[in-house]
Amino acid sequence: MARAGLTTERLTRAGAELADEVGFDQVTLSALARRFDVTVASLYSHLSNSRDLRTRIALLALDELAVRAADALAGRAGRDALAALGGVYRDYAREHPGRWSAAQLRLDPATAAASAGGRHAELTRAILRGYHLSEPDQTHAVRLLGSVFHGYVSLELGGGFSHSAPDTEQTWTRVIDALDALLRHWPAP
Amino acid sequence: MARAGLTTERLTRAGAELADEVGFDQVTLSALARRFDVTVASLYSHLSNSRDLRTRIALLALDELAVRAADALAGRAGRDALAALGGVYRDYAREHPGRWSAAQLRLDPATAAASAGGRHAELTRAILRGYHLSEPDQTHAVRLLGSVFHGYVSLELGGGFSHSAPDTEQTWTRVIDALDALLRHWPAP
DNA sequence: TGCGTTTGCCTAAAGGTTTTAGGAAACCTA
DNA sequence: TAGGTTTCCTAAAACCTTTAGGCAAACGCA
Repeated sequence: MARAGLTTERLTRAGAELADEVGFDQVTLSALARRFDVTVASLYSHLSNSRDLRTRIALLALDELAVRAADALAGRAGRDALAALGGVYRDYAREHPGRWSAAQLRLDPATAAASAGGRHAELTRAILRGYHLSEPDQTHAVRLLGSVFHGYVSLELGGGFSHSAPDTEQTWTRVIDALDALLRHWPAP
Repeated sequence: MARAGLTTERLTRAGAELADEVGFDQVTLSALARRFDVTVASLYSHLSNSRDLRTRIALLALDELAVRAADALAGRAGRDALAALGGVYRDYAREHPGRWSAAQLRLDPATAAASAGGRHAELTRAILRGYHLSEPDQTHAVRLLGSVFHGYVSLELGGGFSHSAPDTEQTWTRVIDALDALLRHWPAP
Protein backbone atom coordinates (compact mmCIF):
# COMPACT_ATOMS: atom_id res chain seq x y z
CA MET A 1 0.00 0.00 0.00
CA ALA A 2 1.39 3.36 -1.03
CA ARG A 3 2.33 5.78 1.72
CA ALA A 4 0.37 8.93 2.14
CA GLY A 5 3.38 11.07 2.98
CA LEU A 6 2.06 12.28 6.27
CA THR A 7 4.11 14.67 8.33
CA THR A 8 3.56 16.51 11.56
CA GLU A 9 3.95 19.67 9.51
CA ARG A 10 1.47 18.73 6.84
CA LEU A 11 -1.02 17.51 9.39
CA THR A 12 -0.74 20.72 11.36
CA ARG A 13 -1.25 22.84 8.28
CA ALA A 14 -4.20 20.76 7.16
CA GLY A 15 -5.60 21.00 10.67
CA ALA A 16 -5.36 24.78 10.47
CA GLU A 17 -7.23 24.79 7.16
CA LEU A 18 -9.82 22.51 8.65
CA ALA A 19 -10.19 24.87 11.59
CA ASP A 20 -10.84 27.79 9.26
CA GLU A 21 -13.43 25.80 7.38
CA VAL A 22 -15.40 24.15 10.15
CA GLY A 23 -14.32 25.92 13.32
CA PHE A 24 -11.48 25.16 15.68
CA ASP A 25 -13.52 23.08 18.08
CA GLN A 26 -14.71 20.90 15.22
CA VAL A 27 -11.16 19.95 14.39
CA THR A 28 -10.96 16.25 14.97
CA LEU A 29 -8.46 13.54 14.23
CA SER A 30 -11.18 11.70 12.36
CA ALA A 31 -11.84 14.62 10.06
CA LEU A 32 -8.15 15.08 9.52
CA ALA A 33 -7.66 11.40 8.67
CA ARG A 34 -10.57 11.60 6.23
CA ARG A 35 -8.91 14.55 4.54
CA PHE A 36 -5.78 12.49 3.90
CA ASP A 37 -7.72 9.34 3.11
CA VAL A 38 -5.98 7.53 5.88
CA THR A 39 -7.11 5.74 9.02
CA VAL A 40 -7.18 7.64 12.27
CA ALA A 41 -4.61 5.40 13.90
CA SER A 42 -2.08 6.40 11.27
CA LEU A 43 -2.05 9.92 12.61
CA TYR A 44 -0.61 8.73 15.90
CA SER A 45 2.79 8.22 14.30
CA HIS A 46 2.98 11.98 13.82
CA LEU A 47 0.83 13.41 16.62
CA SER A 48 0.78 12.19 20.17
CA ASN A 49 -2.94 12.87 20.56
CA SER A 50 -5.69 15.22 19.58
CA ARG A 51 -4.65 17.83 22.13
CA ASP A 52 -1.23 17.78 20.51
CA LEU A 53 -2.78 18.63 17.17
CA ARG A 54 -4.72 21.53 18.62
CA THR A 55 -1.64 22.86 20.37
CA ARG A 56 0.35 22.72 17.16
CA ILE A 57 -2.35 24.60 15.29
CA ALA A 58 -2.32 27.24 18.02
CA LEU A 59 1.45 27.61 17.78
CA LEU A 60 1.23 27.85 14.01
CA ALA A 61 -1.32 30.63 14.29
CA LEU A 62 0.70 32.54 16.88
CA ASP A 63 3.75 32.28 14.66
CA GLU A 64 1.96 33.38 11.51
CA LEU A 65 0.56 36.32 13.40
CA ALA A 66 3.96 37.34 14.70
CA VAL A 67 5.44 37.15 11.21
CA ARG A 68 2.70 39.30 9.77
CA ALA A 69 2.99 41.75 12.62
CA ALA A 70 6.74 42.14 12.25
CA ASP A 71 6.23 42.67 8.55
CA ALA A 72 3.52 45.27 9.02
CA LEU A 73 5.47 47.23 11.61
CA ALA A 74 8.60 47.61 9.50
CA GLY A 75 9.19 51.29 8.93
CA ARG A 76 6.16 52.49 10.84
CA ALA A 77 5.82 54.42 14.07
CA GLY A 78 3.23 56.15 16.18
CA ARG A 79 -0.42 56.02 15.17
CA ASP A 80 0.61 54.44 11.92
CA ALA A 81 2.24 51.52 13.68
CA LEU A 82 -0.69 51.17 16.04
CA ALA A 83 -3.12 50.89 13.15
CA ALA A 84 -0.83 48.45 11.36
CA LEU A 85 -0.50 46.09 14.30
CA GLY A 86 -4.20 46.14 15.10
CA GLY A 87 -4.99 45.68 11.44
CA VAL A 88 -2.86 42.55 11.34
CA TYR A 89 -4.84 40.93 14.12
CA ARG A 90 -8.14 42.04 12.69
CA ASP A 91 -7.42 40.88 9.17
CA TYR A 92 -5.96 37.61 10.32
CA ALA A 93 -9.02 36.84 12.41
CA ARG A 94 -11.29 37.52 9.46
CA GLU A 95 -9.20 35.53 7.01
CA HIS A 96 -8.57 32.68 9.41
CA PRO A 97 -11.26 32.51 12.06
CA GLY A 98 -10.37 28.96 13.01
CA ARG A 99 -6.70 29.78 13.45
CA TRP A 100 -7.69 32.85 15.45
CA SER A 101 -9.69 30.66 17.82
CA ALA A 102 -6.74 28.33 18.00
CA ALA A 103 -4.49 31.19 19.03
CA GLN A 104 -6.72 31.70 22.10
CA LEU A 105 -6.09 28.16 23.31
CA ARG A 106 -4.76 28.04 26.85
CA LEU A 107 -1.23 26.68 26.60
CA ASP A 108 0.61 25.19 29.50
CA PRO A 109 3.37 27.51 30.76
CA ALA A 110 6.24 25.63 29.13
CA THR A 111 4.59 25.58 25.72
CA ALA A 112 3.50 29.18 26.06
CA ALA A 113 7.05 30.22 26.85
CA ALA A 114 8.27 28.52 23.69
CA SER A 115 5.54 30.09 21.58
CA ALA A 116 5.58 33.28 19.58
CA GLY A 117 3.66 34.97 22.39
CA GLY A 118 6.76 36.75 23.60
CA ARG A 119 7.39 38.14 20.12
CA HIS A 120 3.96 39.71 20.16
CA ALA A 121 4.71 41.52 23.39
CA GLU A 122 8.05 42.58 21.97
CA LEU A 123 6.47 44.02 18.86
CA THR A 124 3.97 45.95 20.91
CA ARG A 125 6.81 47.24 23.03
CA ALA A 126 8.59 48.41 19.91
CA ILE A 127 5.63 50.60 19.02
CA LEU A 128 5.68 52.14 22.46
CA ARG A 129 9.24 53.31 22.02
CA GLY A 130 7.76 56.03 19.86
CA TYR A 131 5.68 57.24 22.76
CA HIS A 132 8.47 57.61 25.27
CA LEU A 133 6.93 55.71 28.14
CA SER A 134 9.24 54.42 30.84
CA GLU A 135 8.81 51.36 33.01
CA PRO A 136 6.56 50.25 34.54
CA ASP A 137 4.15 52.29 32.43
CA GLN A 138 5.47 50.71 29.27
CA THR A 139 4.46 47.28 30.52
CA HIS A 140 1.07 48.56 31.58
CA ALA A 141 0.61 49.98 28.11
CA VAL A 142 1.72 46.75 26.44
CA ARG A 143 -0.94 44.93 28.39
CA LEU A 144 -3.56 47.53 27.61
CA LEU A 145 -2.86 47.38 23.90
CA GLY A 146 -2.91 43.61 23.97
CA SER A 147 -6.25 43.71 25.74
CA VAL A 148 -7.80 46.15 23.31
CA PHE A 149 -6.66 44.34 20.19
CA HIS A 150 -7.53 40.94 21.51
CA GLY A 151 -10.86 42.06 22.90
CA TYR A 152 -11.89 44.11 19.93
CA VAL A 153 -11.15 41.43 17.40
CA SER A 154 -12.86 38.73 19.42
CA LEU A 155 -15.98 40.78 20.03
CA GLU A 156 -16.20 41.95 16.43
CA LEU A 157 -15.70 38.46 15.09
CA GLY A 158 -18.24 37.05 17.52
CA GLY A 159 -20.85 39.47 16.30
CA GLY A 160 -20.82 41.46 19.52
CA PHE A 161 -20.88 44.73 17.59
CA SER A 162 -23.43 43.86 14.97
CA HIS A 163 -27.01 45.05 14.78
CA SER A 164 -26.05 48.57 15.67
CA ALA A 165 -24.89 51.68 13.87
CA PRO A 166 -22.33 53.07 13.36
CA ASP A 167 -20.40 50.45 11.46
CA THR A 168 -17.37 48.86 12.99
CA GLU A 169 -15.01 50.40 10.47
CA GLN A 170 -15.61 53.84 11.92
CA THR A 171 -15.27 52.55 15.43
CA TRP A 172 -12.00 50.90 14.55
CA THR A 173 -10.34 54.09 13.31
CA ARG A 174 -11.67 56.01 16.29
CA VAL A 175 -10.33 53.38 18.66
CA ILE A 176 -6.90 53.71 17.08
CA ASP A 177 -7.17 57.48 17.38
CA ALA A 178 -8.11 57.12 21.02
CA LEU A 179 -5.21 54.79 21.79
CA ASP A 180 -2.81 57.08 20.03
CA ALA A 181 -4.07 60.06 22.02
CA LEU A 182 -3.92 58.08 25.22
CA LEU A 183 -0.34 57.00 24.68
CA ARG A 184 0.72 60.50 23.79
CA HIS A 185 -0.82 61.77 27.00
CA TRP A 186 -0.37 58.82 29.29
CA PRO A 187 -1.67 59.86 32.71
CA ALA A 188 0.63 60.01 35.70
CA PRO A 189 -0.35 57.72 38.61
CA MET B 1 -38.09 3.99 40.61
CA ALA B 2 -37.97 7.32 42.36
CA ARG B 3 -37.69 10.38 40.20
CA ALA B 4 -34.57 12.43 40.31
CA GLY B 5 -36.35 15.76 40.07
CA LEU B 6 -34.51 16.93 36.99
CA THR B 7 -35.31 20.32 35.57
CA THR B 8 -33.88 22.38 32.76
CA GLU B 9 -33.02 24.93 35.43
CA ARG B 10 -31.28 22.51 37.73
CA LEU B 11 -29.40 20.90 34.88
CA THR B 12 -28.22 24.26 33.63
CA ARG B 13 -27.01 25.28 37.07
CA ALA B 14 -25.25 21.98 37.58
CA GLY B 15 -23.74 22.35 34.13
CA ALA B 16 -22.37 25.74 35.12
CA GLU B 17 -20.81 24.28 38.27
CA LEU B 18 -19.35 21.50 36.20
CA ALA B 19 -17.90 24.05 33.81
CA ASP B 20 -16.19 25.86 36.66
CA GLU B 21 -14.74 22.62 37.94
CA VAL B 22 -13.52 20.92 34.78
CA GLY B 23 -13.63 23.64 32.11
CA PHE B 24 -16.42 24.64 29.79
CA ASP B 25 -15.34 22.45 26.92
CA GLN B 26 -15.27 19.42 29.19
CA VAL B 27 -18.95 19.89 29.99
CA THR B 28 -20.64 16.80 28.68
CA LEU B 29 -24.07 15.29 28.96
CA SER B 30 -22.48 12.13 30.29
CA ALA B 31 -20.76 13.97 33.11
CA LEU B 32 -23.96 15.82 33.91
CA ALA B 33 -25.98 12.60 34.01
CA ARG B 34 -23.37 11.05 36.27
CA ARG B 35 -23.71 14.00 38.61
CA PHE B 36 -27.43 13.35 38.98
CA ASP B 37 -27.02 9.59 39.01
CA VAL B 38 -29.25 9.28 36.01
CA THR B 39 -28.84 7.89 32.51
CA VAL B 40 -27.82 10.21 29.74
CA ALA B 41 -31.01 9.63 27.78
CA SER B 42 -33.02 11.05 30.67
CA LEU B 43 -31.50 14.45 30.09
CA TYR B 44 -33.13 14.67 26.69
CA SER B 45 -36.49 15.29 28.32
CA HIS B 46 -35.14 18.61 29.55
CA LEU B 47 -32.48 19.56 27.03
CA SER B 48 -32.76 19.20 23.30
CA ASN B 49 -29.08 18.32 22.90
CA SER B 50 -25.65 19.07 24.23
CA ARG B 51 -25.39 22.33 22.31
CA ASP B 52 -28.59 23.37 24.05
CA LEU B 53 -26.98 22.78 27.42
CA ARG B 54 -23.95 24.84 26.51
CA THR B 55 -26.11 27.66 25.24
CA ARG B 56 -28.12 27.72 28.46
CA ILE B 57 -24.96 27.85 30.54
CA ALA B 58 -23.78 30.77 28.43
CA LEU B 59 -27.06 32.61 28.93
CA LEU B 60 -26.92 31.94 32.64
CA ALA B 61 -23.43 33.40 32.83
CA LEU B 62 -24.36 36.49 30.81
CA ASP B 63 -27.32 37.04 33.06
CA GLU B 64 -25.38 36.60 36.29
CA LEU B 65 -22.79 39.02 34.99
CA ALA B 66 -25.42 41.61 34.11
CA VAL B 67 -26.99 41.33 37.55
CA ARG B 68 -23.66 41.77 39.28
CA ALA B 69 -22.77 44.67 37.02
CA ALA B 70 -26.04 46.49 37.65
CA ASP B 71 -25.52 45.98 41.34
CA ALA B 72 -21.98 47.24 41.31
CA LEU B 73 -22.80 50.34 39.29
CA ALA B 74 -25.58 51.52 41.56
CA GLY B 75 -24.61 54.89 42.96
CA ARG B 76 -21.28 55.11 41.19
CA ALA B 77 -20.02 57.36 38.42
CA GLY B 78 -16.84 58.26 36.61
CA ARG B 79 -13.64 56.41 37.40
CA ASP B 80 -15.37 54.75 40.30
CA ALA B 81 -17.99 53.22 38.03
CA LEU B 82 -15.36 52.20 35.52
CA ALA B 83 -13.40 50.33 38.16
CA ALA B 84 -16.57 48.73 39.49
CA LEU B 85 -17.72 47.41 36.14
CA GLY B 86 -14.32 46.11 35.19
CA GLY B 87 -13.96 44.57 38.61
CA VAL B 88 -17.18 42.67 38.16
CA TYR B 89 -15.92 41.00 35.00
CA ARG B 90 -12.54 40.32 36.47
CA ASP B 91 -13.84 38.84 39.69
CA TYR B 92 -16.48 36.79 37.94
CA ALA B 93 -13.93 35.29 35.59
CA ARG B 94 -11.73 34.31 38.50
CA GLU B 95 -14.54 32.90 40.58
CA HIS B 96 -16.20 31.16 37.67
CA PRO B 97 -13.72 30.45 34.89
CA GLY B 98 -15.98 27.90 33.27
CA ARG B 99 -18.94 30.24 33.19
CA TRP B 100 -16.68 32.98 31.84
CA SER B 101 -15.67 30.69 28.97
CA ALA B 102 -19.33 29.90 28.45
CA ALA B 103 -20.13 33.59 28.16
CA GLN B 104 -17.76 33.76 25.17
CA LEU B 105 -19.74 31.15 23.26
CA ARG B 106 -20.86 32.34 19.85
CA LEU B 107 -24.63 32.56 20.00
CA ASP B 108 -26.82 32.63 16.94
CA PRO B 109 -28.27 36.11 16.35
CA ALA B 110 -31.74 35.30 17.69
CA THR B 111 -30.41 33.84 20.92
CA ALA B 112 -27.90 36.64 21.30
CA ALA B 113 -30.66 39.21 20.92
CA ALA B 114 -32.63 37.55 23.70
CA SER B 115 -29.58 37.32 25.93
CA ALA B 116 -28.37 39.74 28.57
CA GLY B 117 -25.80 41.02 26.07
CA GLY B 118 -27.82 44.15 25.44
CA ARG B 119 -27.95 44.90 29.15
CA HIS B 120 -24.17 44.88 29.29
CA ALA B 121 -23.94 47.47 26.55
CA GLU B 122 -26.60 49.50 28.32
CA LEU B 123 -24.71 49.45 31.60
CA THR B 124 -21.54 50.57 29.88
CA ARG B 125 -23.49 53.34 28.21
CA ALA B 126 -24.75 54.44 31.58
CA ILE B 127 -21.19 54.96 32.79
CA LEU B 128 -20.44 57.07 29.75
CA ARG B 129 -23.21 59.49 30.58
CA GLY B 130 -20.87 60.81 33.22
CA TYR B 131 -18.32 61.64 30.54
CA HIS B 132 -20.61 63.64 28.29
CA LEU B 133 -19.85 61.94 25.01
CA SER B 134 -22.35 62.36 22.21
CA GLU B 135 -23.14 59.93 19.44
CA PRO B 136 -21.49 58.33 17.61
CA ASP B 137 -18.55 58.71 19.99
CA GLN B 138 -20.55 57.16 22.78
CA THR B 139 -21.00 53.96 20.80
CA HIS B 140 -17.33 53.93 19.88
CA ALA B 141 -16.48 54.26 23.55
CA VAL B 142 -18.91 51.50 24.53
CA ARG B 143 -17.15 49.20 22.12
CA LEU B 144 -13.73 50.25 23.31
CA LEU B 145 -14.60 49.61 26.94
CA GLY B 146 -16.13 46.27 26.06
CA SER B 147 -12.96 45.36 24.19
CA VAL B 148 -10.65 46.36 27.02
CA PHE B 149 -12.59 44.56 29.72
CA HIS B 150 -13.15 41.47 27.67
CA GLY B 151 -9.59 41.38 26.39
CA TYR B 152 -7.93 42.13 29.69
CA VAL B 153 -9.85 39.51 31.60
CA SER B 154 -9.32 36.86 28.96
CA LEU B 155 -5.61 37.51 28.68
CA GLU B 156 -5.09 37.67 32.42
CA LEU B 157 -7.06 34.49 33.00
CA GLY B 158 -5.24 32.74 30.18
CA GLY B 159 -1.91 33.54 31.76
CA GLY B 160 -0.95 36.01 29.07
CA PHE B 161 0.36 38.45 31.66
CA SER B 162 2.19 36.05 33.90
CA HIS B 163 5.93 35.58 34.20
CA SER B 164 6.55 39.29 34.12
CA ALA B 165 6.68 42.13 36.59
CA PRO B 166 4.93 44.32 37.50
CA ASP B 167 2.02 42.39 38.91
CA THR B 168 -1.34 42.56 37.20
CA GLU B 169 -2.95 44.38 40.12
CA GLN B 170 -0.92 47.46 39.42
CA THR B 171 -1.58 47.24 35.72
CA TRP B 172 -5.27 46.95 36.39
CA THR B 173 -5.53 50.19 38.33
CA ARG B 174 -3.36 51.99 35.79
CA VAL B 175 -5.57 50.71 32.97
CA ILE B 176 -8.61 52.08 34.75
CA ASP B 177 -6.79 55.37 35.24
CA ALA B 178 -5.93 55.43 31.57
CA LEU B 179 -9.48 54.73 30.45
CA ASP B 180 -10.80 57.40 32.77
CA ALA B 181 -8.34 59.92 31.41
CA LEU B 182 -9.13 58.92 27.86
CA LEU B 183 -12.85 59.32 28.33
CA ARG B 184 -12.41 62.70 30.00
CA HIS B 185 -10.35 63.88 27.06
CA TRP B 186 -11.87 61.94 24.22
CA PRO B 187 -10.08 63.04 21.03
CA ALA B 188 -12.00 64.75 18.25
CA PRO B 189 -11.93 62.93 14.87
C1' DT C 1 -60.63 8.06 45.94
C1' DG C 2 -60.24 6.12 41.59
C1' DC C 3 -59.03 6.51 36.58
C1' DG C 4 -57.00 8.26 32.56
C1' DT C 5 -53.38 11.11 30.93
C1' DT C 6 -49.09 13.16 31.04
C1' DT C 7 -44.44 13.14 32.19
C1' DG C 8 -39.97 11.41 33.79
C1' DC C 9 -36.81 8.18 33.58
C1' DC C 10 -35.48 3.72 31.76
C1' DT C 11 -33.35 0.06 28.35
C1' DA C 12 -31.60 -0.65 23.86
C1' DA C 13 -29.15 0.47 19.96
C1' DA C 14 -26.59 2.96 16.40
C1' DG C 15 -23.00 6.12 15.10
C1' DG C 16 -18.97 9.07 15.91
C1' DT C 17 -14.31 10.20 18.24
C1' DT C 18 -10.08 8.88 20.84
C1' DT C 19 -6.52 5.90 22.00
C1' DT C 20 -3.61 1.67 22.34
C1' DA C 21 -1.63 -2.77 20.64
C1' DG C 22 0.39 -5.32 17.35
C1' DG C 23 1.44 -6.57 12.37
C1' DA C 24 2.94 -5.98 7.51
C1' DA C 25 4.59 -3.40 3.82
C1' DA C 26 7.58 0.38 2.26
C1' DC C 27 11.75 2.98 2.77
C1' DC C 28 16.67 3.85 3.93
C1' DT C 29 21.30 2.59 4.60
C1' DA C 30 25.31 0.06 4.72
C1' DT D 1 20.47 -6.76 -0.99
C1' DA D 2 19.85 -7.64 4.06
C1' DG D 3 18.59 -5.29 8.32
C1' DG D 4 16.53 -2.03 10.73
C1' DT D 5 13.33 1.70 10.96
C1' DT D 6 9.34 4.09 9.73
C1' DT D 7 4.69 4.34 7.97
C1' DC D 8 0.42 2.87 7.75
C1' DC D 9 -2.90 -0.83 8.64
C1' DT D 10 -6.52 -3.89 11.29
C1' DA D 11 -8.64 -4.71 15.64
C1' DA D 12 -10.55 -3.52 19.80
C1' DA D 13 -11.90 -0.95 23.92
C1' DA D 14 -13.70 3.18 25.99
C1' DC D 15 -16.43 7.23 25.91
C1' DC D 16 -19.91 10.67 24.12
C1' DT D 17 -24.29 11.82 21.52
C1' DT D 18 -28.72 10.96 19.90
C1' DT D 19 -33.08 8.53 18.85
C1' DA D 20 -36.83 5.05 19.67
C1' DG D 21 -39.86 2.82 22.41
C1' DG D 22 -41.62 1.28 27.08
C1' DC D 23 -43.13 1.32 31.93
C1' DA D 24 -44.34 3.37 36.07
C1' DA D 25 -44.85 7.40 38.91
C1' DA D 26 -47.10 11.76 39.33
C1' DC D 27 -50.80 14.74 38.11
C1' DG D 28 -55.60 16.32 37.13
C1' DC D 29 -60.22 15.73 37.39
C1' DA D 30 -64.64 13.73 38.49
